[in-house]
Amino acid sequence: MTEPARSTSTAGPRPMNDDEAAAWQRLIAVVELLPPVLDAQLLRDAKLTHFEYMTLMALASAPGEAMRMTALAASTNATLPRLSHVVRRLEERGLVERFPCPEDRRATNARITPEGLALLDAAAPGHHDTVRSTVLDALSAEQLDQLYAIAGSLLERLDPDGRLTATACHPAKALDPAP
Amino acid sequence: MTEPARSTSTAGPRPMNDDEAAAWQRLIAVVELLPPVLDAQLLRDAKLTHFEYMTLMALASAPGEAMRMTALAASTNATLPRLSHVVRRLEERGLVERFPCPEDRRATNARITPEGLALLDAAAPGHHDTVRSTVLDALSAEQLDQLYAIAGSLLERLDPDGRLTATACHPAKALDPAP
DNA sequence: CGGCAATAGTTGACGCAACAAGTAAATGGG
DNA sequence: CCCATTTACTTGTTGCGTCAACTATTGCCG
Repeated sequence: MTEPARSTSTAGPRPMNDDEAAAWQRLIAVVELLPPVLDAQLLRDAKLTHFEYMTLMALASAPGEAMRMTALAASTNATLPRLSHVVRRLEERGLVERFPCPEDRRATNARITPEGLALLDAAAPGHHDTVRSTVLDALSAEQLDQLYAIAGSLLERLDPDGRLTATACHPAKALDPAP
Repeated sequence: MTEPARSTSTAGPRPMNDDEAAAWQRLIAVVELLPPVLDAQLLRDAKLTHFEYMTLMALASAPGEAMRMTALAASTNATLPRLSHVVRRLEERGLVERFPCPEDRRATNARITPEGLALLDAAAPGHHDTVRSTVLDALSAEQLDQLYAIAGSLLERLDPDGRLTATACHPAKALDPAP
């Protein structure tokens, strides 16, 4: 019996039991392995990283197909410097364009171009195929619901403001089934 | 094109229904948000990335507290060049040491030093605390089981050889099913 | 036993993300 | 109305991971 030193100092709770350690280990493995799979397919087929794909998707689904840099950064979980570099590279490829925000001259708007939309259309089927074959097809309908709930619980802590989950679908309503 | 055309892979199986899209979106959010949280805590408290932490943990739990580079790379999901760089940096900090493998003079063994073990001991409580507060405490016992099963299903596709999940727990049983 | 392919690992160059500092415009207080 | 502060974004530097190339050793096959 390892006596958990739940003394006064760091309040360190026991070093995980077997169930917890096993689930944690698997979660870490998924978190390490999934992004490279997504990047590899998108880079191969559309010369886009998954982050660039998400950025273009966010723009494509925005009203006017344009967003302010800060809003785009929030919805893609990027720092502003990171987004600035990414958008510059996308602009150099003609996939987005930047123009000053008329209402606030400090701000910059990014808009997806027809070429960007075309690339997105071309990339979407292959990406969906990858998502299906690596994730969705591996889960039962029940597990899909469970995953939704589990990830929701985790995001309450990882993303309390719901920046990542809210904007991409509906601007206003988030999670509450409130009337 | 490289896809074995067992189904109409280019014909794009429907673009995900709402349930699938919602679960996928949340999974992506977790996958994006979790690693930075782990890295931030470990970098702050032990000047270690989460990958370096896993590397040291793998060594600490290996017989003789040493492993060959290739085996270590497999169990941490690293390419050999990446691991080589990481181990060099850890060696410069005195946390591991490298020595030639006596049996195969091409090979290099990495061993964790007492300093490395001490750092691991010092870092573990804080790390466990982070894992608890960001993940484990957010889930019910039932959800933990579900997560274990879901991640297991995904890993069958992401990691068919079980490289990431196998070694850390059971040292021996890798290739041979019982005689 | 000579030679050629395969294996194990290291090294250097390039790309991307994080951090820090800088610019420019909007706010706010005296 | 002016100057300080905050906000919005860009730019340069550093560090890490990947890719490609290289060295060294082993194993194989005639």
